[in-house]
Amino acid sequence: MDSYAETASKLKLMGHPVRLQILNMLRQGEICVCHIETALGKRQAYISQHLMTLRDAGLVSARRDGLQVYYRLSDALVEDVLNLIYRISEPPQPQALHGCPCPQCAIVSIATIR
Amino acid sequence: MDSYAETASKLKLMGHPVRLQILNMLRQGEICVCHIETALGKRQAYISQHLMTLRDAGLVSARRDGLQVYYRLSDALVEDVLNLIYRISEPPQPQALHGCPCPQCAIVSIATIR
DNA sequence: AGACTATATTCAGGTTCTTGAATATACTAG
DNA sequence: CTAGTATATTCAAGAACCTGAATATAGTCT
Repeated sequence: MDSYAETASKLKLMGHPVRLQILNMLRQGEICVCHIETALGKRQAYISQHLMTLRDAGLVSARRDGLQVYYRLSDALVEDVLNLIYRISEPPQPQALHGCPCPQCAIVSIATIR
Repeated sequence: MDSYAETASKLKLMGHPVRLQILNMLRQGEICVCHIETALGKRQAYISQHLMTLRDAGLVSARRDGLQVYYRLSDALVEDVLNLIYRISEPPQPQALHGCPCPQCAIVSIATIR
């Protein structure tokens, strides 16, 4: 009903440093939890809590593949705002991370240490 | 320092229905407090509290002219996000309000009742 | 100065947010 | 079925937010 309330609640959810960074990462496409965890250097449970919040609000959605759960953006407004704020300044290509055990990062993980 | 924290705090402030509506009104230019008060139908003190919050965060700034205080947007990011969300759907022309005592509305105020 | 109008500030309570700790669940491999 | 890995959920205490009530300030007019 109240469009302002609805939009405001989305912006409010975006208005948290960790959630904002997670959402910004998701601009590059599907990412698994361990990847986010590694990139942000926060505890798994903490990341998962924020993902739950975002999921409950419909801002992201999840897909399970074996052990991994992959998250992606699922709200057009949020995606538009992110694209505006981070004008494709960050590379939209998925980035492999050292020490991240997910399939995407497996190779790099061995190549370098820290 | 932390850019995510800074951006997040702006989004968080935008993430309140009353503040979002105030900010959206300010897209049309300078507006006095009584105008906002009339448009939103909220108590003056309540509006003023939110304006104070926005002012403290530097998202709006104020100019005094006699009894009236006029507010305007003063943050580019906020303005950009608002323009994105409300794609010039609302008329950017200042709108006169019935029952609003400010100079801009004086004429209409007499012309129509409700 | 006194009355009036427009706006700002302070205070306080209740509610929601934040985040660490502990624990639970889902899946895979053997 | 057992062990191990990846992710999710529950709980709780402190911090921050929300908002109504009361009061203060700034400016105008006479």
